Amino acid sequence: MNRPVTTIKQIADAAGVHPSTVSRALDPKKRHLVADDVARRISARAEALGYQPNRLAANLRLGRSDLVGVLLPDITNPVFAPILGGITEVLSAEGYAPIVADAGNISSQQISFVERLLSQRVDGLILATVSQDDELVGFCLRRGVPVILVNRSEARDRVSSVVSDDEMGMRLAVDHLVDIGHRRIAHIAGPLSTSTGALRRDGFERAMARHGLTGAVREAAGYTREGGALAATYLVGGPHQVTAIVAANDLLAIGALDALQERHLRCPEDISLVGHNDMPLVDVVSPPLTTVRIEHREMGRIAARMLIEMLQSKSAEIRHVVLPPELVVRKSTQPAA
Amino acid sequence: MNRPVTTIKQIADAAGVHPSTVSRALDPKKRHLVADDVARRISARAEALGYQPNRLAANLRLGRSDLVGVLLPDITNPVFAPILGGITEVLSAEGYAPIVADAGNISSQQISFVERLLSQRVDGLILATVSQDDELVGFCLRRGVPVILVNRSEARDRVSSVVSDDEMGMRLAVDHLVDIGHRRIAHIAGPLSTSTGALRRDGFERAMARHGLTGAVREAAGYTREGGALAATYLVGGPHQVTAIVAANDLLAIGALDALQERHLRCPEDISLVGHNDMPLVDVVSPPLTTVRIEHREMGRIAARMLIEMLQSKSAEIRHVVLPPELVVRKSTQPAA
DNA sequence: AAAAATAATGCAATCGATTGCAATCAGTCA
DNA sequence: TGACTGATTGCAATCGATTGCATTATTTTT
Repeated sequence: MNRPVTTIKQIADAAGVHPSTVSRALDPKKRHLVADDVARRISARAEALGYQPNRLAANLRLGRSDLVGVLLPDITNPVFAPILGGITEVLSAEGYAPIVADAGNISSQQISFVERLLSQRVDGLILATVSQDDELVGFCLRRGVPVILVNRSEARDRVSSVVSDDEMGMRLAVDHLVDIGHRRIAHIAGPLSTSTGALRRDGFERAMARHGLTGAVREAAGYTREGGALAATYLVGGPHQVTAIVAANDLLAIGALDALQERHLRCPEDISLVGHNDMPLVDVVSPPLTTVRIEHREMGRIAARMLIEMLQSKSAEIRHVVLPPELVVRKSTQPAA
Repeated sequence: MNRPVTTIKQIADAAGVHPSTVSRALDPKKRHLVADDVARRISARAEALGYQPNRLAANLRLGRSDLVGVLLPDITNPVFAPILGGITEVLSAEGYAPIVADAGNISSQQISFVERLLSQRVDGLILATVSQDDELVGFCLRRGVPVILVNRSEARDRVSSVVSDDEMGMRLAVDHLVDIGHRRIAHIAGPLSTSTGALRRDGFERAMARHGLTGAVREAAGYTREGGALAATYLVGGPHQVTAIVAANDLLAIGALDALQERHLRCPEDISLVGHNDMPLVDVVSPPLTTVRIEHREMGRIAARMLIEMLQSKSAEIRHVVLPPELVVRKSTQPAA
């Protein structure tokens, strides 16, 4: 900082009133307490002097910061841009500023980020980072920090969340493949320590069972393209003779495409492939990816709205919003031979 | 906020010392001013009470905020995730928290965002939003706000920036196409109000002139997929008989692919295509995109480092870092027929 | 005109951390 | 033991905005 900025005292001097009157005149909710001519004089001086309120000072007094921490596991994973877009849209509209932390997946590191955020006295946190039994969530709960989970949830019902319907999503994918004749369907699971990994794996198995089928499952090390490639390599190299793969997200599916290409297998002629999320550009990959669409931007908006409601109502009520998925059939799936 | 949090006074009471001694003991730079046994007693009490410094209070006193504003024109444009990743990485490592604003391209809206950030007393700003003669930059300069431009620069030499070598990038693209026999090469320009739009257009024309060629140019309305599609439709529908297109960025190129497909033109057989940026996933689009790679994450890191240096040295020296581009040949270009 | 009611304004304290300087303490030396 | 010096600690003010309550001014009522 260290820039000369105008204070309320300077405006008070210029307008010939007390600083408290300036404060009241410039606050829309207190404006009525000041005489019209005085308030006008104050506003004019404030504008002439380029007054910009110091939210640090006001918030110190008010016991708030108007800041919200947003933790992402990997900022460059394309699924997070629309989520973050929805979050920042709603927070900004309500007067909050989002501090973004690219927090990775290691809890000690995440906790370190959150400690920094707590020093800044963030009003609340939106976590996209959680595992099934999350240490960071425990840390936040112990400190009474308002928290909303987005995209992933915890196995325990400790905090509110907004997620997609993982079971329904997997059912859409499996049903689609079964409908076009596939029976030997495998699943690339995301990390089972995350709700999306575990629930989609469960959903896959449940959907398969509904058709009296079982399918091979391989957990990827992370929600990465490389993780998808390794898992796909395992699945197509095994005894399963799979004709189709359902991936837990689009990045895993792209990795699977890499692996198929490396083994000179064609998609969808040799192996059909379904992703999850409908992240940007999967419609122009080769082949255009059949996937399960989640409205991520809306997910981000809902998360931000839930946090704001929580802050304004002081309510501790725990809620879960589950977004419906939608199957988007493109060219990565075709009838089984 | 409104959560019971431990203050320095509580620690002072628990340790039987004055609050100022607590403050000194907990600050690594002042620790030597406190007796060892006293400091240890204070640290123990602070840890037992879960003390978390209130940076709002400290920063009010210090005249800083440890916050940095980062303005993006469109958070969902894939080029910005790696830039933002690099920015947040370096800022976090140096104790700053990045407030992210998805600020769009309208200056009045951007200024509104920045006013909010100035109220939060951000220590500086990193702007990825600028046009050639940017109103927001003027606004910041008038207020003495430290600013670094990233990805785009201004025509005027008012503030430091880190950008890519647009002229070299276009030269790589044009030379590659000319080398494989193309002579009728067109250019989809980004918005000419932005430095990337204008400099890449200029670079295109200069590179063409080096080969004694001229090329058709069409400006896209925005750096969007739709903008690219419209411009490509114009260029391939015109009298130019183009055999190749150089797009000002990858999103424009993807849009051009959409347009080609709609007109039943094949890429690269009918029209070769070169993008710019090498954003994530262009290697798996159909066809894998030939493009000019920019190290965006490094760009973000450099921008953050530059801002931090500016803040720590109080230097007003204006610097420009220009990153070298690299041609990445994939399958969207082939020899002219 | 005086009293009562209402409106407007100023005062002083608060929020929590930091720090220059004064006061006190501890150690050393003559 | 007293004087001197350096170390340690406490005091009081600061940062800038907010607000409960007291004071003052203005308006309304009797």
